[in-house]
Amino acid sequence: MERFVAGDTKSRLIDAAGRIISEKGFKAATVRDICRMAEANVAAVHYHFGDKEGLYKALLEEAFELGLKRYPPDLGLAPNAPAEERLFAFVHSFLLRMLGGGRYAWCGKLMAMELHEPTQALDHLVARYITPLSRLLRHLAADLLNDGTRPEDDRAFFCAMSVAGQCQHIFRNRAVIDKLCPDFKTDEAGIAALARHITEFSISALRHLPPAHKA
Amino acid sequence: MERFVAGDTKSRLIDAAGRIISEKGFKAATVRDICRMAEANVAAVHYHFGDKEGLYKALLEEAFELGLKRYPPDLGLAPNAPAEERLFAFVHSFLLRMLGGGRYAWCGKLMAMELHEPTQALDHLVARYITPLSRLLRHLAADLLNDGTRPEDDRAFFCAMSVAGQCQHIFRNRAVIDKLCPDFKTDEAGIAALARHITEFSISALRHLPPAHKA
Amino acid sequence: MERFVAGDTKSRLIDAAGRIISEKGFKAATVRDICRMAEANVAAVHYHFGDKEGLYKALLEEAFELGLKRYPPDLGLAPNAPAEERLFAFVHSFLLRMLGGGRYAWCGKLMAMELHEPTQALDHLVARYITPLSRLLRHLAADLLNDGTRPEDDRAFFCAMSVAGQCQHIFRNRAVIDKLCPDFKTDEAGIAALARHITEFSISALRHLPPAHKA
Amino acid sequence: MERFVAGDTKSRLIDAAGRIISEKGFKAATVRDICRMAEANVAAVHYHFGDKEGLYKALLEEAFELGLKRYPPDLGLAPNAPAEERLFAFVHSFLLRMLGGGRYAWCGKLMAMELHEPTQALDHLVARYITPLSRLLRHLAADLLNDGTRPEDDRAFFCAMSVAGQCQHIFRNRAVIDKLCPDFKTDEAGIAALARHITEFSISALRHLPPAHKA
DNA sequence: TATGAATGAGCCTTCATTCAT
DNA sequence: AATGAATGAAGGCTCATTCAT
Repeated sequence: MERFVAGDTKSRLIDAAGRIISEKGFKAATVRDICRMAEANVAAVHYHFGDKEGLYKALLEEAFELGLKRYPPDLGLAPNAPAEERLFAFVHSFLLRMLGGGRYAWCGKLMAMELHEPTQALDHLVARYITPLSRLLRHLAADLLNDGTRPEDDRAFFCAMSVAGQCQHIFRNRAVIDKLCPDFKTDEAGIAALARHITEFSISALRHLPPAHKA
Repeated sequence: MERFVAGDTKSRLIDAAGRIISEKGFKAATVRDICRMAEANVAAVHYHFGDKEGLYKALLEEAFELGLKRYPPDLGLAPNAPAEERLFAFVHSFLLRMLGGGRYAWCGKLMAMELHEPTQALDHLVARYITPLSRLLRHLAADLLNDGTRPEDDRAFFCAMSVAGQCQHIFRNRAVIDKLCPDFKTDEAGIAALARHITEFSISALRHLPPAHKA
Repeated sequence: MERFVAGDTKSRLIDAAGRIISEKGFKAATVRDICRMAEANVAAVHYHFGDKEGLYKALLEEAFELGLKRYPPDLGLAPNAPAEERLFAFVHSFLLRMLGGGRYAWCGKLMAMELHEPTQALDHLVARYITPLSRLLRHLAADLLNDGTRPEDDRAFFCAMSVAGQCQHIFRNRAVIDKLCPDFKTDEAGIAALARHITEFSISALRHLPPAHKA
Repeated sequence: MERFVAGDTKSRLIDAAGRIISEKGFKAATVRDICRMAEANVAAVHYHFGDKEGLYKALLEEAFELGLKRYPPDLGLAPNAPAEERLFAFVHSFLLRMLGGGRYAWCGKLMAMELHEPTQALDHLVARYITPLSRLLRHLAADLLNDGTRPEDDRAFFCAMSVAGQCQHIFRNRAVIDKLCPDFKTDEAGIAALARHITEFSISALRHLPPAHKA
C-alpha cells in the first residue's frame, strides 16, 4: 500500500479516502487502510469526521468542489462563445473530470459513484452542483436545436440526457471497452478525440432532430 | 425483510440474491439476508454454490441469459427490417432489460453493475453476450451512417458507444433524474417514449454526421 | 484426494477413516473427506456407525485387533525361546505396528494417538489389549534382570516403561528425527536396525542394573 | 471455565492459550474459549497476534523459552561435573519440563505436541532449541559409552534417542500408566525417582553396550 | 440400504468504533 | 491533537447431523 505525506492529517485523510473509496467502493474500503495510507491513527477519522460516513460526506463535497474548480464546464470559454464551442467545452470538461489523472483523479469517480448509488448526501449535491450543470446543458441543447424548444421543456431535458449519457458511458464501461477496443486509450489525446466525437454526434443530432411528436 | 416461496431452494436463492445484490451491491449484501429472503439455511449457499462468489457468478449468468431471452435485441423483428426499426428495437429492448419490472427486475441492474465493477466473470460475459450485442450495434450504426464506414471501423465503434451510453444513462442516474425531472416515469409508456427519443436522436446524428477527421 | 474401492461400504469407511484420522487427527478429519475417499454417501457414516465418534470407536477396535494380528508381540516365537529373542520380537513387532506400511499402516498411529489423548474408549482398550502387552513386557524384564525382581514389582514396571518408551520415541518425534538425522529411514532395514539397537540397549541395561534403592 | 487475571492482555492470552491448546489441541481449542479464560475480547487475538496461528507460534516460542529457562538441561551443574551427574540433570530437567506443575505447566505439553504433529514453526524450533539439546545428549552418550564412539556417530544418536524416548514416555502415555500403575504419582518425589531410574537404566546400558555391529 | 438436499450451531476473522492516556 | 489498545457486532464459511425419498 502506497504511502505519502502532504498537508495536515485532515487533508491527508481526505486524499487517502478519495483514492481508496473511489477504487474499492465505500463498503469495501476500510478505515484502517485509509488511515494507513494517510499515515494517521485509526482513531483520527473519528476525531476529525465523527465516523466513516462523515468522512465520506466531506469527501464528496471536496470531490465536486475540486473537480469543478479544476475542470469548469466552460473550460474558461467566454459565455457568448458559439454554442458549438461551449458544448465541446462542456463535454471535454466532463470527460476530464472522470478520466483525468493527477492528484485528484478520484473526483470524477466519486461523483459518478454517488449518482449511481446515492446516499443521503444526494439532495445537497443535486441542489448545489448538479442542477446548475443540468441547466447549462439544457440551455446549450435548446440553443443548438434552434426550433423554439425552451430549456425547461422535456425535449431539451431528453437531449441533455443524451449528451450526458454519452459522456458517462466510457467511464461506466471501461473494462468492457478495454476488451472490445484495446486500441482506445484514455490519455490526453484519446480524451480529446472522444470529446470531439461526442460533440459532433450531438450537434449533428440536435441540428437535424425532427419536430417533436404530439404527446 | 420481504419473504417469498417459489421453486426449489436453489432457484429461490438465485432470485433472492438477485434482488438483494442488485440493490445493495455484492459486498454489502449478506449471505444471511439472502438466505432469510429465500427462506433457506445459511449453509445452503455453500452447498449449492460453493461460496458467496459462486452464487454471484451463477446469478450473473442467469441475469444475462434471462434478460436477453425475455427482451432479445431485435424484439422479434425480421433481420431484413429497415435499419431504423431495428435500431429502435435494439434501444427499446436495452431499456426494457434495465428498467423493466416483474420477476427479474434485477437482471439489468446486475449486468450494469458487473460492467462497471467487473469481476473475474467479465471475460466470459464479454465473449458470450457483450460482443454479439456490440457487433450488432456497430452494424446498425454503419448501415445508418451510409457513408462507407464499415462496422469494424473505429468510427462505427464510437457511434455505437454513443447509442449505448444514451441507453444506460437513465439507469445509471435514476435518483438524480427523479429529482431533476419528477414527471418522468419509467413505466411502459415512459420507457417507450425514451426509446423513441434515443432512436430519433441517434438516427438524426448518424444520418448527418460530417465525414471523419483525418488523423 | 485418493480414492479406492474395496469391500463393502462399512469396511471401506473404516479403511478411509483409518487413513485420514491417523493422519490429521480426529477433530481435523471431516466426515465428508472420509466418505469421499470411501466413495460413500455423507450419510453413510451415520447409518453404519451412528455418528463420527461411533466410527472412531469401531476404528480403534479394528486398529488394535488388526495390528496385533498382523504383528503379534512374539512374532511367532515359541514361548520358551530365550528371553533375549523374545524381547527382540516384542520390540520389533512394536516398531512394525507403528512404522510398517501397507494396507493398514494407520493401526499403530491410531493406537499411539489414543494412548496420548485418550477418549472414553481407553478403559476397554487397556483391559483388552494393553494390559496383556504390559504384563508380557514386565515378565521379560524380570527374566532379564534375573535379580529376584518379580514381574509385579515397580522395578519391573519401570524397566518395561524404559523399553516401551524407546519403541515409541521415533514414532512420536518423526519429523524432528528426519531433520536431525536425515539418513535414517524407516524402511524394513531401518526398522530392523533400530529394533536391534533398542533390544541391545535394553538387555545391556537390564543385565547390569545395580540393585534397587531402598525406599 | 476457569478465569483469572494476571498481567496485560497479551500475556493473559498467551497463558490462557497455553492451558487450553495444550489440553485440547490446536484445532479443538477455540479462540472464544481462550479469550473467555483470558478475560479478553475475541478480537484481541487478531489485534495482538494476527490470527489463531500467530497466537500459536508466539505460544510455542514462549513455551520453549520459558521451559528451558525454568529447567535448563544442566540444572545449574558445572560443565566439568561427572557425566553421570550431568545425565541425571538432563533427564531430571527433561521430566520437570514435561510434568512440572505451576504457572507454565503447559510448556512441556506444547513442546511435545509440536514435535509429534509439527507445523511450519518446526524448522525454527529445531534450529533454535532442539539441535543444541540433541548435541548435548549425544556428547553425554559418547562420554558414557567411552568406547571411541564420537558424538556425531549414528551409534551416539541411537543411544541419545533411547534416553529421550524414556523421558517422553510417561508424558505420552500418562492416562494408560495411571491405569496400569495407580500408585505412581508425578509429584516431586515421583519425578525424582523416575529420573533416577532412567539415569541408572541408561548408564547401565551405555557402560556395557557391546561393540557396534559391522554393517 | 443408500442418497442428495437441507439444517443449525459454531468457528475464525474483520471492521467501525471507543477508551484511557 | 493524537494514539495504541481494546471492544462487540456481524460476516462468510465449515461441519456433523438429519430428513425425505
